Amino acid sequence: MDFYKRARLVCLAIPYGNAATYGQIALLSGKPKNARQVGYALNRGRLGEGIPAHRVVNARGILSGAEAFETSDMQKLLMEAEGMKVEWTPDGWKVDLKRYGWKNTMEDALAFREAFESAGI
DNA sequence: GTGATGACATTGA
DNA sequence: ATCAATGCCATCA
Repeated sequence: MDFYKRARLVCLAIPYGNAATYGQIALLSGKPKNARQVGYALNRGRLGEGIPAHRVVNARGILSGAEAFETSDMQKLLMEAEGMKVEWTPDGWKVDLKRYGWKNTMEDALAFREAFESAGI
């Protein structure tokens, strides 16, 4: 399914020091309703190698905590290494999306659409 | 084919 | 603010 090819490109485009949500990735990939599939794909390493999966969090900024990393605190450490403040909440580790959230412009979305088309996906 | 599952999101009380 | 209910859809058994 080319959705995953698209999702891969989107993930690779998440800026250093920023965090993106599953829904955001799904949206930019052209499938607004596939947020769950994004999570599934990342969990199974379906997007291939070299994906900055630690920059992907849910809509509330919670680090989902699934053990797709070496250790449970790996994601937190990676994010802190990129300058993001990660704080503990009753639900788990969390980042402030107000500050670190990946802000997409409409131009970004259009640029992706073009990139997909020229890549034949 | 059916039905369950899930790194999710949105809405309404 | 929190919580439950609902929608969602690609996988997988």
